[in-house]
Amino acid sequence: MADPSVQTTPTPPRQQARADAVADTLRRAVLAHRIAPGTKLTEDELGSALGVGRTTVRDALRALAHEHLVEIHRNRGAFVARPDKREAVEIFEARSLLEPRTARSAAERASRTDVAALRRHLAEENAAMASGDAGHAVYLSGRFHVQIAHIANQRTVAQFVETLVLRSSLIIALYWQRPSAMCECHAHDALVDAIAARDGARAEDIMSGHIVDLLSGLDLAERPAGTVDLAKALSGL
Amino acid sequence: MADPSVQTTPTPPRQQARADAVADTLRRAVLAHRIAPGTKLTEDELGSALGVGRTTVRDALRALAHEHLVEIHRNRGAFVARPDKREAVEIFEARSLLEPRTARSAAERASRTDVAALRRHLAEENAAMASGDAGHAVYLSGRFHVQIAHIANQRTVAQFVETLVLRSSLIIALYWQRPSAMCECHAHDALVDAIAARDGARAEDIMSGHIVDLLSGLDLAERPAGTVDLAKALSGL
DNA sequence: TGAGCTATGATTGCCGACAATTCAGGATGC
DNA sequence: GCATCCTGAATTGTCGGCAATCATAGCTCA
Repeated sequence: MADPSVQTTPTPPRQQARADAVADTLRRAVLAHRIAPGTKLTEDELGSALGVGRTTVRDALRALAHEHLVEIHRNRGAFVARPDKREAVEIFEARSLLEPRTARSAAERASRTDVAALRRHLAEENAAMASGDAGHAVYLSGRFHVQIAHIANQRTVAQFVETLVLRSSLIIALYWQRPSAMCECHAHDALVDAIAARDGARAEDIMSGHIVDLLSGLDLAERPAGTVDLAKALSGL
Repeated sequence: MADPSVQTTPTPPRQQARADAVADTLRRAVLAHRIAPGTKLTEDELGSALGVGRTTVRDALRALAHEHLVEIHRNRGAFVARPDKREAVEIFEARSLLEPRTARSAAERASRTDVAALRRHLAEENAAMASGDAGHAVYLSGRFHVQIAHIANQRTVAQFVETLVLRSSLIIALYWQRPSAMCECHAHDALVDAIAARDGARAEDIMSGHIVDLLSGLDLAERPAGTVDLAKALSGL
């Protein structure tokens, strides 16, 4: 069935729905902090910048609004979400409810291939951090948490963790004190070790402390929002 | 039905957007089991049945898909979600991670007005159950859980609980063994008592057992999906 | 001079139409 | 007879346009 030589479909490698592609582009731009929180996202502006119609942009904005990465006010438009101190605390409290016990389950269920995948992921993460790409490092760090939830075989929890991780990334981009020194990599190392040892209790403890550390590493000073040129911010993608 | 030339408010207050109204209508129809799980939701059909355009229906379907009440397959359409056994178990496991400790926080924070509101809600719930309106009773029962999360002052957790409760309602409508005998009302009574007594530990225990009871009250036999006439199913709304 | 009101401009909400894609049925070849 | 291919219909994905709504700027008046 698989025919590597001839592609019967003349369309580019993979015709991904435009709305999803636009949502993905915007998501990365928001998480990489290329668009400042509070920025207004005009449909026409985004559409012309990305070469798609207004309806497509609209769908993407609705999707991101569901993830709380943008806020939509009726008849007023969409704005990049600007999580405040309270929301930041709430998100990490929700994570501390979900993730520690999920890590315990993951440790008790993890197969050899699961552990190997985690180790591979961790290496990639460290490489990104070593190369100085903080944005990508934060992204991979989040995927690590999602991966653990998947190893625990909890899709529903994994989806919650995924949205929480995305919002956490935005919060970290906003309020992180020391962008360069991320102490968390050691926590991830220790987590993988605990999971590899099938030590559920230790994995739960480490995860619990890790989330507390993440929250306590934040600086909750409010920052004013600036305006940026959307076309320029999205040009590199 | 609505004549654009007449000024007599075709829709009650104009403050709610069409898409949200359509989403609400569909949500209630799905939760009340007026539309069987697995049913295809054609955009044109829904649009003409509800008197709105296809774009509006589309937005509503996207919103419901994000709540996992409908599933959208690319280029194939939207279908009413049919949660399987695994998903049911996962959802109640997620609830058992979130809700017990949230109930503890609620008990420790609840004010007198909070307790009074819970008692009012409980009376309404019992009234609905006594009148035999099982669908409304299940809905109110879910709102009770959401209200507790709000008393705990956790908006983020409350939103997760809200979606979990909605999905639980769909699961209950699908798999509940004894539609008439809902033993859970006693659990809710006991919960309010524990919260009123500011007994966090007891509230946590009760909530934990309550969720286990809900799951164990399910019958996991798979049921085939039938086809219904959408226009007729939505006519009463 | 400051506050309140009005008019203008810009942007969203909603709609129908066109093109792209998928699914079903029938025809064809082995 | 069975599998494969082709063709047709139906539905979704996407687009631009029109009306409704909101924010802003200017004007009037105390």
